[in-house]
Amino acid sequence: MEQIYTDTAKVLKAISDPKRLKIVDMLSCGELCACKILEAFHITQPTLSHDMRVLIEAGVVIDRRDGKNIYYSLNADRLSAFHETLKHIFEEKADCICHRKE
Amino acid sequence: MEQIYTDTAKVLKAISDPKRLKIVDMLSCGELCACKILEAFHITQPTLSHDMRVLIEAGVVIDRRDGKNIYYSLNADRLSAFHETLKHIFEEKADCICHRKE
DNA sequence: ACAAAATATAGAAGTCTTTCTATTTTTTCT
DNA sequence: AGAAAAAATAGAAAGACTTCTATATTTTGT
Repeated sequence: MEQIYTDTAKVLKAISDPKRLKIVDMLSCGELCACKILEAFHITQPTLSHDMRVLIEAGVVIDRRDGKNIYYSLNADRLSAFHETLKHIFEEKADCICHRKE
Repeated sequence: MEQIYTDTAKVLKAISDPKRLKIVDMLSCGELCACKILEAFHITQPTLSHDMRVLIEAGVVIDRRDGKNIYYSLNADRLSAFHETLKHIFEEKADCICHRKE
């Protein structure tokens, strides 16, 4: 499968969980530490840790340690590139995949 | 969980498979019948049928029968609304969820 | 160095997803 | 009506995902 689909699908999958999508929304105004995010959900700490890892591995979120706390923030460049890619996939275009013969 | 997250996540999940994302791309220029889409992948007919159902149930794709064939096309309005919602989630905003107290 | 706080890792159980084979349904053409 | 073509449904097996409990790691303050 073409890399654009596998790469984009990986980001889509990461944010396709309602909880993780809400976390992205929470981070859209700025960074938050894990303990603050945890307060907003009825999940255990290891579950959140796993969810944050999924977001980080998809390139959606960046983490940084400050003492005992880990602060998470959106990877704005990556997210905006992803949003553009999605737009391109949704829209009709001159170099559309459906015009190609394989 | 707030409905905007569950609804949006449902669309995200539907297109979070590389194969289904490619199908969306193929449909972005216009409708295609199942048999044409099937040619582009190494999957069986029932597998494609299942994938198209997932896309239809998420509201991403519309189907129409013409004789023996089913033609699929993008639900452009839904997709564009979804794209806007995603933009809103990604962007900083005045009514950000992180400003609220629960 | 030790205790406490915050987070990560390991491992397991249950659920959901993917994709197959076999079969059925829908429609057309003879 | 019967055969053929296209698509849908049923059911099953394998794999991936979610989320828990228990435990380990990292860092700070005493």
